[in-house]
Amino acid sequence: MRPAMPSDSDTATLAETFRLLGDPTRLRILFFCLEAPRSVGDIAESLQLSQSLVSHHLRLLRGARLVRGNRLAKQIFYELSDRHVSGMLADMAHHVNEEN
Amino acid sequence: MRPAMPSDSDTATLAETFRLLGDPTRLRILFFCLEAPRSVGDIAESLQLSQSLVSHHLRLLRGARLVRGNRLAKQIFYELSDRHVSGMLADMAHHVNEEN
DNA sequence: AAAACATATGAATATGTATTTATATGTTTG
DNA sequence: CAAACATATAAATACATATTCATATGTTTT
Repeated sequence: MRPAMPSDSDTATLAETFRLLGDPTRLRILFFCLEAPRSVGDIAESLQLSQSLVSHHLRLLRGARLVRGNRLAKQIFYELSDRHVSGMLADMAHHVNEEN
Repeated sequence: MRPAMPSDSDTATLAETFRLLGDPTRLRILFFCLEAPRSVGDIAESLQLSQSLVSHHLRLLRGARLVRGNRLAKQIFYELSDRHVSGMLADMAHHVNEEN
């Protein structure tokens, strides 16, 4: 039996994850951190975003445990913390542009 | 080489898809139509939503080609039209609840 | 301990969007 | 062709949220 419909509660949980992935700025941050752990400053500079904006988005991603930060000296390096989401993002990026 | 970061344009496209998946009501509709093609009325009744609301959401999903409708007599049956998204949704539903 | 640095937080604002209510469109059956 | 039916659209509203600007927190150097 392949398609078992998730409960409303599980669906809500998933929707919350997708909602967070659904903002272009956040998604850019995630893809950038998918390649390697990145400091907040690096993210801001590389993606041409204000430090504040990056920090705000990271907070949301942290709150959903999509991302985790490790301090190294002065900087905090963020990386993706959910394997399924990481894999799914890589897969989606790989298949984008395919006409169904 | 596994992780190739998508272009900003592709990232925006993906974000738009995720944004649409990021609403609980829409996601419930999608999971319901993932099991089998469903008429608008069936969706509304089964998920306890107004016909108007269902129609509005279906319009957005149609606009992004995530869903496609086929008319059969009086009713229009909607089904998912993107294989990758369908597979990804099934996979996500399967792995939800796992503590990474 | 003070200064410098990197990151986080708060308030304000502007824009987006989900839902409802009312009505329209279009297909089908009598 | 008219009546009935299923779906779609429009306008209004209430709420969420992305971004900016200003400032705070906390860690690390000197």
